[in-house]
Amino acid sequence: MLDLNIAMCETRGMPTKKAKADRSARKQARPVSLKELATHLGLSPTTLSLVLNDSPLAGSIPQETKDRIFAAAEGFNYRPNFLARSLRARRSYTLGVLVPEVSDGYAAMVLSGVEDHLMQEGYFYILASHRHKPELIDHYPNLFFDRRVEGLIAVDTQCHQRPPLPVVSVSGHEDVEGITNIVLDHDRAAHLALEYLVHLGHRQIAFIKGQDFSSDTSARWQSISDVAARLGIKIQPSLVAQLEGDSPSPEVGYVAAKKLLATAKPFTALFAFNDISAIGAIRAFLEAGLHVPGDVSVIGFDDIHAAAFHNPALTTIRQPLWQMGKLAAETLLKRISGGPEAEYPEILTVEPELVIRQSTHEAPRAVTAGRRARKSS
Amino acid sequence: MLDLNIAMCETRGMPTKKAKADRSARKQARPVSLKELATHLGLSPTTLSLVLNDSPLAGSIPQETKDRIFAAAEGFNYRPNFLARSLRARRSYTLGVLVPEVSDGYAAMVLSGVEDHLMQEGYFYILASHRHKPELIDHYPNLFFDRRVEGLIAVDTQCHQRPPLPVVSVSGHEDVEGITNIVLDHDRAAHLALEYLVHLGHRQIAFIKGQDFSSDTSARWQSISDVAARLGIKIQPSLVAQLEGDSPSPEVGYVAAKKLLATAKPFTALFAFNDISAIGAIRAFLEAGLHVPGDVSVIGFDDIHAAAFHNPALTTIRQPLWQMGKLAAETLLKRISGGPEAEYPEILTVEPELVIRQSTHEAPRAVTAGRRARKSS
DNA sequence: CAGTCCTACTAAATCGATTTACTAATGCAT
DNA sequence: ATGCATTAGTAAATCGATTTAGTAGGACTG
Repeated sequence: MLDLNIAMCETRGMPTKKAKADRSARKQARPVSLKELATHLGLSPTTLSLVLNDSPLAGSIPQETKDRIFAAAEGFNYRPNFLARSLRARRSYTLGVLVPEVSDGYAAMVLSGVEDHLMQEGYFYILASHRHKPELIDHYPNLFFDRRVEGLIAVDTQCHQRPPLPVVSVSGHEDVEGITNIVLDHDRAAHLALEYLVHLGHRQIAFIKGQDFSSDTSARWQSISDVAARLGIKIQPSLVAQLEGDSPSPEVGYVAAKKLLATAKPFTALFAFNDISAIGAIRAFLEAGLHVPGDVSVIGFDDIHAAAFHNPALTTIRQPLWQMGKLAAETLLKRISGGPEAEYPEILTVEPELVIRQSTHEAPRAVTAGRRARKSS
Repeated sequence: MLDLNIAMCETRGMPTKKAKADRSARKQARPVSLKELATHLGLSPTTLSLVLNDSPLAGSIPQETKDRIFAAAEGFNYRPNFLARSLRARRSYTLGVLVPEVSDGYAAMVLSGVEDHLMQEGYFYILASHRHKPELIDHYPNLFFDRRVEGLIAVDTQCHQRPPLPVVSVSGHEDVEGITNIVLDHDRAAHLALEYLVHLGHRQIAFIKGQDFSSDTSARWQSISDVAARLGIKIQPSLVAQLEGDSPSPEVGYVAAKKLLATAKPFTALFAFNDISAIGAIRAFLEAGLHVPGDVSVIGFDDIHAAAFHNPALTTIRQPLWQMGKLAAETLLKRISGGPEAEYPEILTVEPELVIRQSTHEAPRAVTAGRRARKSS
């Protein structure tokens, strides 16, 4: 056990004071409708709509009337009902976003990029986390469709069926018609990491693969295998561990690293599936009496906020997550405005970057992780 | 500079292949309406609506007709248009959630709790991050209202005006009519942390306050001051630093800790505003040649995922963030279903918990942070 | 055999805005 | 005095579902 202080947090909901809602202040709760405003002005809703939307058909309306309308709209704080508008225009200006989990750092970064772009364009999104449950992965898109989203962004989530709407998938990897995939250049990522490790003198390299449900897992592993072969590195099957379980905490990496240590095969470096698992692995190494990077070098993946400030600061392959989110939003809006017949890109590739910090070092001469681990256990 | 590898990530959007949308497959894009279904069955939309919604008024409809309707709905994959329904029923089953920033770990945890409860109840939410910009804090709620959200959850965000809708604020602290505040018991939190430090023998305790925009800052500081007085601890003004800037990274804590070290006042412990800043502070201490917890003990706040896996593992005051999110959602839905006249709690308090890990230790006898820092600088 | 009840439905209004297709009144030219 | 254009608007349909207030026709009752 890593943390013995796991206890239930007592959530005591004790209403300290009660407040009686004030009827008169509440009265104005319901906003005015166009019709009400029109009646008040002695005009028809049509006229108001034309003027307020600055339609070319309002050309014949004299400025004086327009001013009256604007003044009244202002005065009554008129705000058009978005639902009514959406229904009529068949445009919801809303997207659905499906993520495995909000609180894991990865999805949040992507979301941040998505949001920044959508806000600019007057779009909102509704968000759902499926937590890797297949029934939710199937169910949520339907709920999104019911709410008339105009498109879907799927983050690290596999969609199998051809969707009835434009879909952009971030790290999706499945070749489904109608879906644009935004993916990292995994070959380049593997190359950056492995070449750097080799350059530091590492030959016995251990790996932590992602969970099977993570859509990056197989593509990234394929790239690693290819690049390793090209660089003349042998991947020892016993030095490959896999993340298990869907916790978004470093614990899964800790467990995987323990397994690697247990095989007693020596290694001088670890390439982890992501920063979170790298952090867990470092914990496992420290507990085994191994120094990072003195005895084992560790490279993470993603470059989440925590990576730079971990101790030791994590060397990692940065994914431009924010940009991937933004690109996803841009691409999806472009597809939406293009209409269903429009052409769309099937794959958009973004480039990784090697960020060298303190968790990697030249390979030690003699002492390797496996041997030390055996000694200390 | 902490991390020299800050470089722009090149986002190369290169469409590798283009796909021509398939017209025939797209045809069925628009879903059937109730009216179309009714025409197809030779019945009126009314009848279908009654039957499909299992209205008591459908009592007189023979089972055979009902079955025909159900079969057709199934066959044509009929799904009622949520917008139309919302417009008519004046219910959107949607909330607005306003957070400072999705990607900081704190908001994401709260969101996770919010979402878990909302999904159960058939609600969705739209999300906006204001990034502490006052104009956005004022603007986004209006956009939410336009979209007819039924209520608002504000996370770590001050609302000043009386809202026209039920609002639940997580760590809001402002006493505004119409808003339910969900707050941590900060007195208890301060007590847990300070008593523990005193128990370990610490007397010279440094503090990092939160940014002024963070709504927890003043309440928490007030509690710390009160509890310190009660415990007979003198808070040295020169041992109080404040976070500055709105970056969600540990950097702000690093800067604050540097300032503390620069004052050359000795201290043996630090109580940081949150885990993120504690992690930054630890980095500053390490760089100054101070050992954590040997020379300085550090207590964080929140217990984000990263806390347990930092090196050293962070002792912290856990906020039940997930529960706070869930409680916010529960409370808001309760208020919504109660109607505008209903009573509602003004404050709900949740309890913190001290999580002891490796970043705290008994106070050193002679060497204190300030002195060592002076020496090493 | 008129009145009432029941069955199996339906017409029309509604939610709130947009949009198409008008109209009534005036001015101007012929 | 008639025709035509322009001005200043409005009525009604529409988006898609829900809901209120019916109705047509048959069975049953007194």
